[in-house]
Amino acid sequence: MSTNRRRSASATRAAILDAARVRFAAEGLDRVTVRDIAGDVGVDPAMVIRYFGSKEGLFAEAARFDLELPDLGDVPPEEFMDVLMPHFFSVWENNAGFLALLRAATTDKKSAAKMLDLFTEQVAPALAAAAVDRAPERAALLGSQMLGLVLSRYVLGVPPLVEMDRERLRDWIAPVLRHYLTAEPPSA
Amino acid sequence: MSTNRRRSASATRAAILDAARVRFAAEGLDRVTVRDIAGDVGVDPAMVIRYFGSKEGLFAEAARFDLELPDLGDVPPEEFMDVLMPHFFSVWENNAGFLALLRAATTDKKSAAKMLDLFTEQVAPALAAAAVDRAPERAALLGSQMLGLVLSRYVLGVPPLVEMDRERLRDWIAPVLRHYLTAEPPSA
DNA sequence: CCCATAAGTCAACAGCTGTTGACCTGACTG
DNA sequence: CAGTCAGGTCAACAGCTGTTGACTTATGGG
Repeated sequence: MSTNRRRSASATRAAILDAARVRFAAEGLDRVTVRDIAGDVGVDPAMVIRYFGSKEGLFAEAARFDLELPDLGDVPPEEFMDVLMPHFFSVWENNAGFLALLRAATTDKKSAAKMLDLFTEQVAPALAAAAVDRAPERAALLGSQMLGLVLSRYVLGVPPLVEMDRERLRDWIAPVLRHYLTAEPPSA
Repeated sequence: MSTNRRRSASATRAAILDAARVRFAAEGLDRVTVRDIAGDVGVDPAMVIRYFGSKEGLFAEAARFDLELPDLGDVPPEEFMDVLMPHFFSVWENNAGFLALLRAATTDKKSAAKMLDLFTEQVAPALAAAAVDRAPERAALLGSQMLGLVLSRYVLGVPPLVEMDRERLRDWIAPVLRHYLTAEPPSA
């Protein structure tokens, strides 16, 4: 029964950040209060401000993450999807920050801008090696399908998509991604 | 210069509803206040509550709409996309209610449920005539691409998608929709 | 053992929110 | 022309929000 009420500053900071990610991912930026997060950690709301400056600062940190997309330059084209799809699933299902950002991006301009950065600074370059030409256009189209899938499966919970297992989903989606990546673009 | 400050109740109600649709579509459910909407119409916030009961009631009405999807039973399969795509564009670009609902659906559970209803009660049945089998699964996949496109183009504003004209977008997307609608499903 | 200090609490603030009920007012009707 | 009543205003409420500064307490190093 040793009274372990005190912890190190960095541990508390990390606990707040974790709780924030979970909350923001599940309920969205506007519907989560500083008091909610502090409550989850068992700490006074003032600590949140102390460690992160503001709610906005906390969110910015909670929604920051790296897609760590593999370099497709080393991968033979016919294996692109075997590399890409598992990676996407892993990001969506293990990274609360991504869902948090997606939820916020529909109403918060800064989050929307951050989402765009993700595209132009991480997705587009990674796909540039795979796309035959017009990389930004192809990346945007591919991204739209990916975002729509995340939205439908993890945010809205569209039943057929929730029930479908990863393999079947991959088999449905992969030809589409291939299409966006390698198909001849529409005439002129 | 006759003082037309008074209008009919129904005219005021309609004006509030219009302003609400625009605001909700542009800023989302949580970031729009009753005072904002009332201000747009030039009316006291109390009127909003008088005519719609609550903010929630107003939103429910503002986000209610009909997709009016055509019956694909009469259309030969090779013309599906010629019928579907213009219809989708028309809904997205002339119907603020749809954007309002999409923005809200990422955080508001009732809105998410309403979005699901839209799928199961309007999209899936309309596509049932076009899909060879497994209509709900195919409709969900098709819907995910459509939602992703709306999100990317009209909400996030992904540059390549914003700049692309409707025809080119149709040419990119149509094969994908066809794939979801008619392709052999993944093995078992 | 003591005390400086890191870690945390507490109460309060100012602002905004949806919502309410009492009140006002202009126009039509008898 | 008086009075009714639909259409609209007004002030205020209670609750919640992010944020602040002053206070408290445990703990580890001298």
